[in-house]
Amino acid sequence: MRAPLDPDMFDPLCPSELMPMRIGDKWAGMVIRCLEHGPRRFSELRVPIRGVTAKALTKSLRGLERDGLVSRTAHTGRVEYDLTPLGRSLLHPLAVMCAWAQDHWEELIDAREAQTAAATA
Amino acid sequence: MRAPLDPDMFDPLCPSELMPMRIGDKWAGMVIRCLEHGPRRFSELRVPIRGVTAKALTKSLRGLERDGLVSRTAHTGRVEYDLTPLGRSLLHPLAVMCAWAQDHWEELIDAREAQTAAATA
DNA sequence: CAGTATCCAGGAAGATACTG
DNA sequence: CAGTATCTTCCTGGATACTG
Repeated sequence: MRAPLDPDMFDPLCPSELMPMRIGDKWAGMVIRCLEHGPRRFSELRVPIRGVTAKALTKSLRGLERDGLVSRTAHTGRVEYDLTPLGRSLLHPLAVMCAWAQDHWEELIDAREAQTAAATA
Repeated sequence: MRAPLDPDMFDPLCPSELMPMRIGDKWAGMVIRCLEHGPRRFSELRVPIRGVTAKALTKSLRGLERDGLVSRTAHTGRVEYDLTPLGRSLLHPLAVMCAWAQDHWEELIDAREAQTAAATA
């Protein structure tokens, strides 16, 4: 819960850009994973979700709020984001997606390379 | 296999626009479902996938091809698209996503309405 | 039939600067 | 700290017309 988020939890070595499945917008899946073990503050989220601007993260969070997946609570002097029960119910589909990615990542990469090779030839 | 695709299989009553999960781009999930029971031709796909322009469908198909999820075969005088084994392996995650949507659709709609009401007030 | 070509409008997202 | 405001660029995607 209170452990800080690992700055490398979305290391570029796991290039989610290539993922053919997605939850919400570009950042929403990462936000959900960050909230998996308890509430987090805005600037906490910015650490592992590298390269996200305040604007983009705000928009993603607003979208998740609008869909009832994430709650925003303003305490005195700080703001916390947390998963709602509905958001938490997404963890299972998300896990299935991640499992698929692990199982088929090689094939995915190979297919892309074959395609690139064919295009170059 | 040979049965024509139901033109209403993606009826607006199932507004996939609201779906917070997605496979590939805007149309890819629908393409995959269309190919579930066997190969289809370009213009067959355009029937249930309403409102897709040739350009958008082409782009979606090219993306799926590039990722090795769909194969394109030019027979004499016709072109057929089919799922590859890799593409077929996506059917399970896709089913999980659809099951989630069925289970939580009400909550999702309610959350949106509550949000809209709050914004209006 | 199965696309390609061209034009255009709207949204996504980065950079940067600023605020209660 | 938790954003908002502005500007700009990129990209998506729709409309339309055309082609082998």
